[in-house]
Amino acid sequence: MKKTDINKKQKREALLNTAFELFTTQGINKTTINNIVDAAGVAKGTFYLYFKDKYDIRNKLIAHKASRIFSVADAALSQTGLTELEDRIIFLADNIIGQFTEDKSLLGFISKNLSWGIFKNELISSSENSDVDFYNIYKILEHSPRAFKNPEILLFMIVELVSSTCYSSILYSEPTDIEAFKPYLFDAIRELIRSQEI
Amino acid sequence: MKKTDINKKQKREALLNTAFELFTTQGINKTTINNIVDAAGVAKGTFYLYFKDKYDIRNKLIAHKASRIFSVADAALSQTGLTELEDRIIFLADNIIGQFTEDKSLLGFISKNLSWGIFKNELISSSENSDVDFYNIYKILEHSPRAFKNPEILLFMIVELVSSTCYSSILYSEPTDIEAFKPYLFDAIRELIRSQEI
Amino acid sequence: MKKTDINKKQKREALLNTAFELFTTQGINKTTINNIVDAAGVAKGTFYLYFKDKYDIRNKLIAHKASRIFSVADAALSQTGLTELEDRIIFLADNIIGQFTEDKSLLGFISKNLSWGIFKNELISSSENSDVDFYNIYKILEHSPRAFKNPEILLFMIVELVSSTCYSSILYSEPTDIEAFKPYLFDAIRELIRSQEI
Amino acid sequence: MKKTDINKKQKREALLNTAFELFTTQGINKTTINNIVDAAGVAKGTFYLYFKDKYDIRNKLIAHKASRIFSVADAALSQTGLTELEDRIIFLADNIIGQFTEDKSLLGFISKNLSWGIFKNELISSSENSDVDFYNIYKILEHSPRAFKNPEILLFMIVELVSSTCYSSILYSEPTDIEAFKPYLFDAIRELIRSQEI
DNA sequence: TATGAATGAGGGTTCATTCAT
DNA sequence: CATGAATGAACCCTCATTCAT
Repeated sequence: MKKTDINKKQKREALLNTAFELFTTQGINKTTINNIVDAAGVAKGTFYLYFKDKYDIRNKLIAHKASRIFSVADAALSQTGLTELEDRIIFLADNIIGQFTEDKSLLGFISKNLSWGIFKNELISSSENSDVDFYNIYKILEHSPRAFKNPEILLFMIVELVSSTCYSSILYSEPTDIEAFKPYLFDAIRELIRSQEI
Repeated sequence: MKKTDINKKQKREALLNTAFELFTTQGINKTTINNIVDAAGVAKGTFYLYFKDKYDIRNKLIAHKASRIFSVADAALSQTGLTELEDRIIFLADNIIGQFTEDKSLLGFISKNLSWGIFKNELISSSENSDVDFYNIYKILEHSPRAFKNPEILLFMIVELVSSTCYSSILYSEPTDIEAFKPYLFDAIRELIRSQEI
Repeated sequence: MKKTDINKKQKREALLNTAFELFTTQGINKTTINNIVDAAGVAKGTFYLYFKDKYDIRNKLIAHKASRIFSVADAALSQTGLTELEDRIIFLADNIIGQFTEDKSLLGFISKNLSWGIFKNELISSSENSDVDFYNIYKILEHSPRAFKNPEILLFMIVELVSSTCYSSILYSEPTDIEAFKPYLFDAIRELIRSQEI
Repeated sequence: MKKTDINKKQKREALLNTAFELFTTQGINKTTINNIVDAAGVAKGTFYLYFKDKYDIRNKLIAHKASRIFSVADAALSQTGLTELEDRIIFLADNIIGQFTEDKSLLGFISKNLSWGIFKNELISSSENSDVDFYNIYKILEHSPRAFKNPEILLFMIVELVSSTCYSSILYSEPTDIEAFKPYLFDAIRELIRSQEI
């Protein structure tokens, strides 16, 4: 790779990191392009060489951060010897919850954006995009020996239930803090899975 | 009531309606105070007689619209002869889903705002605020002859599951349209309730 | 006086007092008509029944406050048995300085407005305006047995020297506090008077 | 210097000149940023690249204009062979009065702002700020062979007497025009100096 | 590629003034 | 006389975007 190419990558990287930092600390609406380029130490015009506008960089950040989370969770799963479907799914949920608990600003940022829309998009584009490991997760359900009425809907409900409840529980401890909530949630997930089994 | 008071109420009403219309069609960020007052046919300064800023009117709209939805659902429930807990909860969910299906812009607006934060707040303040009927819903669980490990957490999970999945299903038919999704959802709710029963 | 007339006078009085309070605490520029009427407890429109605008009420306040100061000083002078011209003038200066030291906000308000312009205006209109006692002060010079090249210019220089230096000394203790400054000032005044004697 | 830097300097200069023109003709309160940028032929946002707000540009103008006046007077003094203290001070006063008489709008602008506060500030910062020549004036008193009770207070009284009386005399010919007033003023200054001599 | 000065539309907000009650 | 809701022009300021360098 040429020296200029390395430089380019660094600039882009700096903008992404700075934008994430600012988005999570002061919110997207209150973050200006000025803030981003100042903190990143590049000129204003440079921003527009890499991103269309503020929402472009936000979307790229969400996709990037979300896929990293799944990637990490999936890598951890493969280290375990878990074979049981329910155990595997709950391990993933627990791992992802753990990541969000560690980094609450990340949760606030992708918050409810990590819903089915993005999930599905990434799942579809996973073949072309080496970043993403959603597909592995999807395969867990499909390749399980157990049969489900509709694996996609089951996955959908689990993802939505987990992301939606954890948002409230981790960030605001409502209706209870995440550690107290986990047993209820994991019970519910197991029950959900069984309810959809044929 | 004096004539001027009626006039005031009308102005406020006009601003609320117009703001809702604009928020739901072009989003809050892209809606300006100018847009609102122009469409409402009042002077710019008049806006500030009734609301502090754009976010003040938004919050008042969310609370108002959300409480109406529960109110309608609760009224419909009392018309039925349903006694079984699961049936009553599913009736409420179905009714609310119906309202959102009828008025998708409303769903987009209060969207994921209708989550536990507001739900809980309203529930707490319901005694002083005649607008709100959340409390009735909460009582359904508490006064049921069946006993649950933690009624609040159970309600929390149901509300989050319903609001989160329906958002995607109604607005984007993802992963499937709402009518096809309902049976899965209602099954899941019944299972959730049972899983939390002592 | 009729009851309504008393009420009118009270409203006007309330507006004047409130305006003075606000002008001296937050400055004229930052004081709004709204502030004034709110604090005075009258309706907005009422302000315009008594004053043309913010600057009208300010001018009326300056004239009123300034004439009171001279009036007080002159009354105090007549209580003394002082006959010597220099003593009488310095007594007046001292008394006025004392009043300003007691009420610094008053000094800040009429501040450098208490200059020759207003002084002269009031002096001229003193015959028709029972409020004002400038004329008495002027007479001190004219009716003194000593003769001066130009009594008006002498008075002018004294007034300007006193008002200008005391502003700085009382409010900011620059270049020194008022008590330390007084001896220098009074010396200077005596010298000034002598220098203008024929 | 780069071309863009020259351009920047020109823009700043244009804004300062335009602002001064407008401040002196219509007053600061009635001058808007819009007025300034329109007259200067730059965009509104450009103003904020160079100045924080209206009061920032005003302060910069006062300091700049005031220091120029002293600078000019001091330069003229050094051209004369005057050695006598009183002569030197009166030369300075006369020169400054001359400048204000030539440019009455300038007097109206810095008007009574040219009082001890700014005078002292500038005097203190004169060592670091090559713009200002107040210090030279101060040295005149300190390095004179004659001794004074308190040179600073003496200077203070002279500055206040001159600035305060000339304001009225030059701008309003009150109580008389400046030419007629000068002899009285200069007499008074000489007497003031002598009165403070030990 | 990278810069950053310049732009100017349009944002939110204020507030003196009016006028129907 | 007194009110205060309504007005809307004008304010200050921001900031995404452009473009000459």
